[in-house]
Amino acid sequence: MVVRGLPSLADAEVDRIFHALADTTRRDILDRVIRGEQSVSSLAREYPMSFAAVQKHVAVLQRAALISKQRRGKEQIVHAEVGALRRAAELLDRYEQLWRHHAAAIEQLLAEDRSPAGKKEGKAP
Amino acid sequence: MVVRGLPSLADAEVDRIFHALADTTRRDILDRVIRGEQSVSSLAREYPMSFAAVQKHVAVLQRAALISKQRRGKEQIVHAEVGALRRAAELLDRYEQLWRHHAAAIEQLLAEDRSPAGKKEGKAP
DNA sequence: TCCACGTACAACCATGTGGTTGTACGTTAC
DNA sequence: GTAACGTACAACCACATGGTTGTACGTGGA
Repeated sequence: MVVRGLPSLADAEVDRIFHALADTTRRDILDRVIRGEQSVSSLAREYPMSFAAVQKHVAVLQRAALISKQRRGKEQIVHAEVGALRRAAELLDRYEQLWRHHAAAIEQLLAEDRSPAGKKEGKAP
Repeated sequence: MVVRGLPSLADAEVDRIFHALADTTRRDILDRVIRGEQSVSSLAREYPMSFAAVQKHVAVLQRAALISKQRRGKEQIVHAEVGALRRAAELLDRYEQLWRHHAAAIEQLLAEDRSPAGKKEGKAP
């Protein structure tokens, strides 16, 4: 198991990151806090749902290490943590590279097939 | 709502892509089919779960447009679709750029703050 | 001091998710 | 034709998820 060939992150960690990103509200929260840190309550005011619901979304993002909270007075300030985001992006990039590598190999095989005369042509028996 | 400032993909589409990626088994399936297309049954043999369960995972990946199926004889051949993957990667990259842009702006503000004498210092009234 | 605000957390509910088993349908090999 | 294989799909189950409301706790300002 475990996405062989892509060493980096632990499975559960990746699960948490992508799960956190798989919700429009949470992506929007992330977007907002990247543009500037905000308190949980100021975030909550932006969405048509209860404060508790937004609190849960923030908790999901925090478990994924995409954000962190920091007390300031009576408010809890949310700010973005770019690390997890970067690692997720790197993972996707690696999938893409893998794809390109594979595509190139296929292309090569096809090319060899199309010119059966001159090349190494011999297959193992 | 809607991750303002990041135009591209429809929310539901992004939801589906990240949700599909938020599972170790599904990422592993994706990894395998990127390395070479396989039938659903040959994929199923790789995991300690029923054929039906693997079928469902494949369906989730297909709904996210990360893979597609193609009948070949009695088998259903799964192959990777790099498009959705690329768009997801681009979205993450844009979050990162946004972050860098924001970080740079903050840095700038701090710098201006630290040298209050010489600079443009004047704020709009 | 007291009140209002921001937060935390538990309980609850409907729905979705990941898994199972069972059954039915096509296609290929014999 | 029949058997075997690969697939599709429905029904079911346990549990997670995303939402609600209600209550309790800290903190800061009047």
